[in-house]
Amino acid sequence: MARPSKKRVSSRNSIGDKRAMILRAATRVFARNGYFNSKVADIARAAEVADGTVYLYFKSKEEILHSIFDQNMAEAIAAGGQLIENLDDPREKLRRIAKLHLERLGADRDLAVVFQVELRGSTKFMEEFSAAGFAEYLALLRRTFEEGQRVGVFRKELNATVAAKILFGALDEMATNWIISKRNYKLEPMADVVMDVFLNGVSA
Amino acid sequence: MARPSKKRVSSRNSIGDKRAMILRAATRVFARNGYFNSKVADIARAAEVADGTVYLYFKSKEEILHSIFDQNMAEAIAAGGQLIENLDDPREKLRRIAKLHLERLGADRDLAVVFQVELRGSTKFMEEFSAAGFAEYLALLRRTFEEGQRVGVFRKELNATVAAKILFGALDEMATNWIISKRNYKLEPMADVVMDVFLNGVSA
DNA sequence: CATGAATGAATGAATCGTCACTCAGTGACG
DNA sequence: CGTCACTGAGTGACGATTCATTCATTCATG
Repeated sequence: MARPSKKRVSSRNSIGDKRAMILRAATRVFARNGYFNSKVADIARAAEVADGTVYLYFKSKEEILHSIFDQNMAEAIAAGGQLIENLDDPREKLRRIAKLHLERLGADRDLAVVFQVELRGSTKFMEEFSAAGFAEYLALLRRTFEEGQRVGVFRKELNATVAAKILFGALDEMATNWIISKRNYKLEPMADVVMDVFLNGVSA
Repeated sequence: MARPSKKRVSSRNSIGDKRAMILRAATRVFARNGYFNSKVADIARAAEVADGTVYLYFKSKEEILHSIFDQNMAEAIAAGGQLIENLDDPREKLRRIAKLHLERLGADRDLAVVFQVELRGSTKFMEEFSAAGFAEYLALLRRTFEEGQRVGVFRKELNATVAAKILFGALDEMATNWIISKRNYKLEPMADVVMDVFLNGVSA
């Protein structure tokens, strides 16, 4: 049918990254309709491939969602690790992580929606995903906080796990609200306010 | 089939509250399987009524979810309002609200799952619901915070809306983590830690 | 080179199970 | 009897997944 231009598109940008195209398309579709309301056919159309092609790259619709999460979470954690490895002050480390957190989500609204909304939409996903990436991220925050306690900049009587959750929760809420909000503001600067309150609250 | 005892049950406790029974059953079913994986037939079975009966009380499956939210949110906000009306210190007001927040969720794990997980599972729901209840709840936190700024106990340079979000996000994360966690701890005491850090962070 | 056999990526119509919702009926009660 | 709350088998639509088929590409061969 409308196949004349397809070949060119194919050879220009998709040799080998058809999988990535499908992932990008799926992120968009999931973000707009929600995971359960998204048809595989919708994803295929958005990615400009046939329905069946999706199954050459992914075992199931669910695996697509998993892949979106896995890929981005791995990237984020790696980026976070790198970012803080030459820093000394734990407070500064946390500031950087927070900024990166909101920066990444703020840079791609569709991805943010999938992370803040769609991934939360089932206990099953929550448990699977939390086991994988969220837990690791929380652990990064916790370890950094503990380091701060050791160095003496954070109150020693606080439970580091809880402190990590407070920080994560606050950032998470910034992101969720940003998505829902109709107003159009930058997400990443919110990190400063959050860190101001948080660091003030936990400093020795 | 197993209908012998049904009539008695019916007349003992359900005259007029069959609707409530269905809501309670639905909360349990949604919490265990997720909204989209729950069949109306599951809810009916759990409520010990026929599939069709569900439709005598609710227009659709979606309306059941709405009703769960509306009812509980209204109750919570009312309870919160009452709780703080005779208090003066805005810090104490926030402490009480936070405690109530986690107390209510901690008292009913199924309800907590629906609130923390299922209700978040689609942008559509998020927007509808946020317009209604969440926004009102956030507004309650914000107004209380502003009061504290006026009285001079909270730092005046902080944006009250953001402060409210930080507090809400932190509490929300406590609840979400409590649900996911396999360990068995009390949710409500977490409010103290959160408020300790938060109040410390925002106090003038 | 030209040929055509082999490959496997890509297609999209068809399949098949699953549910939300309907409605014709049942029986309890006054 | 009439009413009415309730029942649950049936229906229609939908959508994830499959698979027979197409076709571009590669490459061994003459």
